[in-house]
Amino acid sequence: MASPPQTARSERTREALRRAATVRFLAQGVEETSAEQIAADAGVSLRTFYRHFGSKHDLLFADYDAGLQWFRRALADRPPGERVVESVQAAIFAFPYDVEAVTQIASLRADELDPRRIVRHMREVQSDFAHAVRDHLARRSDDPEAEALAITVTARCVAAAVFAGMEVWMQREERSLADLAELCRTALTSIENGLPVR
Amino acid sequence: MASPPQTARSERTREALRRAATVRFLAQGVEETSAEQIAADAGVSLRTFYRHFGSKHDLLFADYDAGLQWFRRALADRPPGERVVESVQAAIFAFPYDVEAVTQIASLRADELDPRRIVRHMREVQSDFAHAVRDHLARRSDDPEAEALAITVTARCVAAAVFAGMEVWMQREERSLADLAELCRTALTSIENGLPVR
DNA sequence: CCATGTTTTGTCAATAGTGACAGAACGCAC
DNA sequence: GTGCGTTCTGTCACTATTGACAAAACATGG
Repeated sequence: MASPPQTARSERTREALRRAATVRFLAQGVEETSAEQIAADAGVSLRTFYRHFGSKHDLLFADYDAGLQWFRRALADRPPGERVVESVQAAIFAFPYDVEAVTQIASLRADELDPRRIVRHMREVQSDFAHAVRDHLARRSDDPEAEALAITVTARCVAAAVFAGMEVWMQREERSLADLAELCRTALTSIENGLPVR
Repeated sequence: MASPPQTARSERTREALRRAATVRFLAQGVEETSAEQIAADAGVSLRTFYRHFGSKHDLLFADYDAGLQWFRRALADRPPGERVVESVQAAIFAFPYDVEAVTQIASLRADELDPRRIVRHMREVQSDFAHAVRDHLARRSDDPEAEALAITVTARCVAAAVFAGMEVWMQREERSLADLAELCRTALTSIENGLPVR
């Protein structure tokens, strides 16, 4: 239901909602902000809010979604013969991280965010990520139909590896971006030639 | 919030809810049945309904959850030295499928179930599945702490492979249980020694 | 400017899902 | 059986989400 921007008008509405949400989230916390407040601040009806963002949390993670698009393009731009693992790694690490935003989100998460919702959203992100990789592989395959299983398996495993890295990172006491990168890199390369644990 | 059965009393309530839900789902369809109706039929309040089943759809997939417990036990019972892929495969295929129930669900799904909710639930199931495998691997590891990444990566990839098999199966015209088994088996063995697509 | 088809919003009315708090039911020691 | 701590339920109130339908805002050819 979270439709992509169609007209300039709707893009203005989305922007207004994003702004309003950011202000509220930072000022009073995510769970303490109601969708209704955001809609009111943005000067639109609650229903319109939900037309643009499937849920309150979609809005919180709006950047992730934008990032996904970026990721898809980055993947498409990788050289033809390159190994998937390489391509994915390159695409991830070339991402123009807004360190400040990441930090902000990380700190929010610790305190006031319902863990269940985060977990649910991370699963969704992983799923989208896997789809992106799958499409990338399919685009390069001579016969995507015939290779459907191999492609799907590979895509999902690549995504699984990256998010496994994240999971391990999240459970650590100290969490530096460098560590996260290292974990994801290790996870990815470790599956290319077989499962790390047999 | 979907707490496990604690007392005989609560188990009776759960059972009543399950029965009521099954009747309604079959009679008038899933999306056309409200949580309130189910609660009323079972003679409990709506709130109690949500205490036992996190959502209306958890109830629909209650069997899957029971299956997960079964799966965990089956994994634990596998011989110590066995390769993960073997153990998981054995555990999956030893499962006492209620073919009739599976068929019933499959037919429901096709028609009256909101695809988004199914997808969301499948993601959750995959996540639980991965956790089960992770715990299994951790139990067998000499030093789970040190191997955290390898274990997490492996567990998630194993789950990814199985569900990749399901995904491909779902997209087929003809869907036989034998095909599903074959796809999952192929998917699993294909990742043990490296990604099927590099 | 006007008529008309499309896109975006708003309104209305339900259902879904949760937190907080109080009462009821249960299990157990005495 | 009584007292008491634990578990399960009901009630209340509120936020989250969505479907259906109508009004408003836009874009466009004439």
